[in-house]
Amino acid sequence: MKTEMSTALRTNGVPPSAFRRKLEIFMPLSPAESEFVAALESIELAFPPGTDIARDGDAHGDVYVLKKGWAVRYKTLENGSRMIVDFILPGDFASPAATVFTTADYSVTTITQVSAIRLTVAQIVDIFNRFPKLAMAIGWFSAREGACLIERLISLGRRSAYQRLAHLLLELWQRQEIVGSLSNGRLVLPITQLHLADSLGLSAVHVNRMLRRLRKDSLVQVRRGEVVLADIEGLKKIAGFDDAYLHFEGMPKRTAMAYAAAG
Amino acid sequence: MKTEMSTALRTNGVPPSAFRRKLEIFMPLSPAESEFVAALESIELAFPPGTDIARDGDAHGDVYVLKKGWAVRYKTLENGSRMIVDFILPGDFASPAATVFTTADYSVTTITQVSAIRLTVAQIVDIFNRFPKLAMAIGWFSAREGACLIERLISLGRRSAYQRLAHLLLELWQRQEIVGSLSNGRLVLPITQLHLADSLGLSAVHVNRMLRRLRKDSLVQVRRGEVVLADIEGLKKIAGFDDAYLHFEGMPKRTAMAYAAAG
DNA sequence: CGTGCTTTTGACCGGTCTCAACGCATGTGG
DNA sequence: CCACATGCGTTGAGACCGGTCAAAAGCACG
Repeated sequence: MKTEMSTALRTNGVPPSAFRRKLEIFMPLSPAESEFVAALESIELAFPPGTDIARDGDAHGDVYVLKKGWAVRYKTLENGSRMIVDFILPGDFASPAATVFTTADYSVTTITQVSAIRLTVAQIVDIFNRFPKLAMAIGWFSAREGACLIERLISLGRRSAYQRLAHLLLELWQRQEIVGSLSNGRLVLPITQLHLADSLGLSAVHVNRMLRRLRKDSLVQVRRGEVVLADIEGLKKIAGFDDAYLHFEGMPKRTAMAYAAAG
Repeated sequence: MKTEMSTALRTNGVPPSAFRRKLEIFMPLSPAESEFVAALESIELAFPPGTDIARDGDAHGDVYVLKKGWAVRYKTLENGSRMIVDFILPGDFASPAATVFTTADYSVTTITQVSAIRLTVAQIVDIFNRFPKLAMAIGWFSAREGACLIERLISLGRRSAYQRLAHLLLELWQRQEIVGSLSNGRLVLPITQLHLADSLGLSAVHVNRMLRRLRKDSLVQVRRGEVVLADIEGLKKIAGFDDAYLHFEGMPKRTAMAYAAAG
């Protein structure tokens, strides 16, 4: 059995990283782009659980893209309460703004063991100078993240605790699926109920109650470190969940056409 | 009295637009970039109040940058409630994601009379291909918007209604100041209390009560269509407001150095 | 001077928080 | 193998923030 030349070139025999897989959802990579991305991915770092990758108020470091594991972006307020802004999954940027902002206005911590690709600012600048299409892909990453923030904002502003929790579970499940981490309704959740609470703007106690209610309504099953979404359609209906906002899709036709016209 | 040559070149005698002013906060424009931006700004459109610039679920149109007036980005849920995601002020993009997403997942409506610059997708692609530094500036715009979303998220998740309102007023005031609309504590607010409520995840009734409380505590004075922030320090203290997240600042040194190194 | 949108006010209700306690697993050191 | 500490999940009681409903008053605009 012969290996396809192009595949061998692209992947070097190993499955593509979450980062590459996401890039290829947005656009096909030219050989030059593909090679460049491979070079970017050559530096890989490992972080134990509970490591701070970035700290609120500090100068931004390099840019990291998660390869494996979970991290959270969060901020602690003066009164001591914590708000988790987003969960960072494989293929996500840890601090997308590091290239354009001088200081970080949130912290990033690993929850599990994490491995990540490191991109230097010089490499990002290089992308913008030499691979404008990849630069636009980075814009796409950032827009997707913004879309998630907007949807979270809608949850906190206009959905009940019960709905919010269902919505978050569905989102995390979908985002894991995009990146190829299993599943069919089986959601790996290496986080505590306090994480969920701080992300949903609720108390841990209330998250617990809502989780039990979801269980009682046979919408989910909760196990150690994982949740099984037993009735996905039911959850979607309750949460008003529509996965369109995740924009798990390619470059718009008219943008691709503009590129084609520009040559 | 002689006009400076460079200034005359940059502005053609008229004050720079909010868009250009913001760009120049991030980085100095080269003559070529400056000329290109001038060309971008040549097409200007006018929208009466209450016009939909984009609609939830529709295919994205062109990209608009506000020149004058106010608009809101919002979404209406199944249950009929509305969530305002952000206010769009002069110099802001109306739908930043239009180049990378096919369909919009929110609507944009003008509140006041609005004039806006229209950028076609082809022009954006042109920016990425020919002016990589401007492309990064667009990345900065988008990151700033993300930072505002994050701060709003923190408000909704972990701040009381009273704090949230104070925080929003301070943000709107600062954002107006950045763009050069006056002020010294005098905040032009062409919006209703219902707008504030839908933006803060509150009911209009409760916004009214909190506004009155702010007034009673001599922190603000409310007039028709404007709010005077009478005690800015007091408001900041209550809201836990720190303007760092607005990133009203230039390109980070190390990014500029990477550009210098690349030539 | 109606008409319609805002703002204002009051009474009541309910979702979510806080505080507090207890159970349960896991890990650690003696 | 036991004693203990620690962290997380679970449960209950009471308090409070903010929502809902309703009605009136103020203000623009035709």
